[in-house]
Amino acid sequence: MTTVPAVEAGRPLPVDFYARPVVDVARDLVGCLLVHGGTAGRIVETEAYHESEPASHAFGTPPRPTSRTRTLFGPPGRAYVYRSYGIHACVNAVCEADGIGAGVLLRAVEPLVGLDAIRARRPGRPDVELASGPGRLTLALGIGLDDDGADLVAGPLRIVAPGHGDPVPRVVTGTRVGITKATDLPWRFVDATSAHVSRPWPPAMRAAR
DNA sequence: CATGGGATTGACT
DNA sequence: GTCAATCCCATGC
Repeated sequence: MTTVPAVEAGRPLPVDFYARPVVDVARDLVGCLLVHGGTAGRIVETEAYHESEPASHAFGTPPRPTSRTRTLFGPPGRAYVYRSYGIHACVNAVCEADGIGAGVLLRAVEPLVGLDAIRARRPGRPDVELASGPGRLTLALGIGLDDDGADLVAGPLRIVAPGHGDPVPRVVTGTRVGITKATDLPWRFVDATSAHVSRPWPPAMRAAR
């Protein structure tokens, strides 16, 4: 595991945390807490995307920001929120240096705080499906396109380091899902101890159960 | 300028 | 298992 600069238990992750290679950040975000409004959940699944590979929204020759991806090329530690399939909102943590298009897609959280509000936003869903997918996650925590560009370090939408007593995730690696290009890169990270992840499970997780 | 395709989900056969 | 919903942008004529 990469040495993570200046992370304090229970405190928001600092900008330096995000200003690192995006794959390292994706792995290290598993187990951290995503907070929005009165609700929060433990991050149990992430994927890394980088402008150098064709599955990224930032991929291009040369890579350039569009109206959609402007935030993705901006400074690290912000939220990049985009519309998926014209319907859903999905949220990334912007990584690496300002000017580089790189982000970690947050694919699933285990709801911990504000369960009543979360269940009200996801009527009829069993608890393990409340936020077990990138579109479900934003619905559950009330994250929308208006949160694009939000400061994850100091804003109302933020990511917090685990506390001393919080469970330590068992991170397993797999290939990213829902894409058709660069499908071989092992850039998906899942907490194998959690039931709140999206499918398909990585082989290492199936083997452990 | 017209068309096609997603970093998805949920309803339905 | 199949399929529609629906926005932004890339591609191609």
